[in-house]
Amino acid sequence: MAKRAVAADSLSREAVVDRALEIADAEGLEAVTIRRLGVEFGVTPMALYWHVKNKDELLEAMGDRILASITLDDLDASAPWHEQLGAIIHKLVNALRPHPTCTMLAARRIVASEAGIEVSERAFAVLREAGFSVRDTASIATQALQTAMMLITAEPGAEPGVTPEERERRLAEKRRNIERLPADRYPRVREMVDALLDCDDLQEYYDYGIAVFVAGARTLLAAG
Amino acid sequence: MAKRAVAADSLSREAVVDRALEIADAEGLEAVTIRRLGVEFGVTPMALYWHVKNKDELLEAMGDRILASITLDDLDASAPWHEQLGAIIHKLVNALRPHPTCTMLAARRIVASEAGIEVSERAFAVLREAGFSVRDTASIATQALQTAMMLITAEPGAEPGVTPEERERRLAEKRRNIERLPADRYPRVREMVDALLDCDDLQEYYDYGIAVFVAGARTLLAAG
DNA sequence: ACCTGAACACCGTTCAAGT
DNA sequence: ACCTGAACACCGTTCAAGT
Repeated sequence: MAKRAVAADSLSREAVVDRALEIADAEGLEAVTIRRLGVEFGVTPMALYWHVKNKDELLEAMGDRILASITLDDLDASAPWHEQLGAIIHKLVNALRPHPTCTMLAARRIVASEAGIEVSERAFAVLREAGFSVRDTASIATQALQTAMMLITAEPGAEPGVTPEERERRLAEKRRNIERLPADRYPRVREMVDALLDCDDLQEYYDYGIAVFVAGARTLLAAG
Repeated sequence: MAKRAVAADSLSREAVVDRALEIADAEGLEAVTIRRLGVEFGVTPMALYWHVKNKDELLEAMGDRILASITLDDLDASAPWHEQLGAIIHKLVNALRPHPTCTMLAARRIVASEAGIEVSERAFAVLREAGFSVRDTASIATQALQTAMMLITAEPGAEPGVTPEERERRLAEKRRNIERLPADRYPRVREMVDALLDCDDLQEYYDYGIAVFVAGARTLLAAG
């Protein structure tokens, strides 16, 4: 018999982090446990400790892995600074979208991991060369990167780490709750219900969100 | 002997949520457990289940409590819409700041709890009357409220739910990590180190962050 | 170098029973 | 109405031991 497919995910740090991300994507971050990973790899829980120091380190590695998927070399360094800033935020958004339940893990590693520092350096450079002070660059850059995270977690109708049926159930419940509200006290919330629970064009949602932030940064620079 | 002070925090849903918030503020959200609360009140863990359905419901109640601390009646309805929007974000920021480890709990309840809906309604009304479409109002408003949350979690030098000594230790470690970076590859990150790890004026930090967002919203409205 | 067995100190939660 | 006792099915983690 030839080498089994299983051999491909034999135990290794790489494979553990991969599997942990898959579990988080499918069932949510709370489904990621050392013991569960043991079962997945057909191994006792303690075997995992050979490959990761402890669970915290595993979570850090998951965040690092997401940030490491970002490539920056195709950024256009000759574009206007605000376009470059928008492009960086877009990169981050695209890296995070496949792993919405792990947004916080990536956020915590943005000035800690190698890949995160790379992104930060780029954002800082763009803003400094645009003319922002050190202090304002720090503010705008962290806010920019966190805006990417925020757009993911606030995505309308997203119920990450949950089966499609469960997602439908939760959205229907939210809708019922909103529609139960008295129309005289909460006319606007009721008017918003569709826009809040469902998004027909996610690309537009992200573009708009990023545009708001970038426009704000431009105004503040102009205002000095 | 008169009534003991202890009587004030005899077991009740109110008292449980209060104590849970105090524990989270002092030691982080992961220190909040049913069993720990049992110890705090001198009672078996199971006693808690009379007052809250389960731990999830407790976490929801904590988020609701934070949002409920916001008062909206002193908002100036005659001010320009962008000032009103900024004021709402400020209200949210001020409500969250005492409980930085619980930001996510409040975020999850913003369109679920009574108090959260109240804030949302106000934000929606301001934006609709300013002339934003339903879709754009939904985008801007959620982004506005999430921006408040984001500013809290991204606060420079904040290490919430940790003793002052532990905070110093962590910040020193972050500083060492950044200063170890090669100066030729990461000049900007190294230049930023003080601004990233420490903030001499938090009020300015929040004002600036909110100003960026509000300015962006104004530009997008003008651009149609 | 890599994994297991046994054990420890934790979790949240149910359910029948007490007062 | 409010709380306890006993029990269950989970966690993460250590450490000595196996191959």
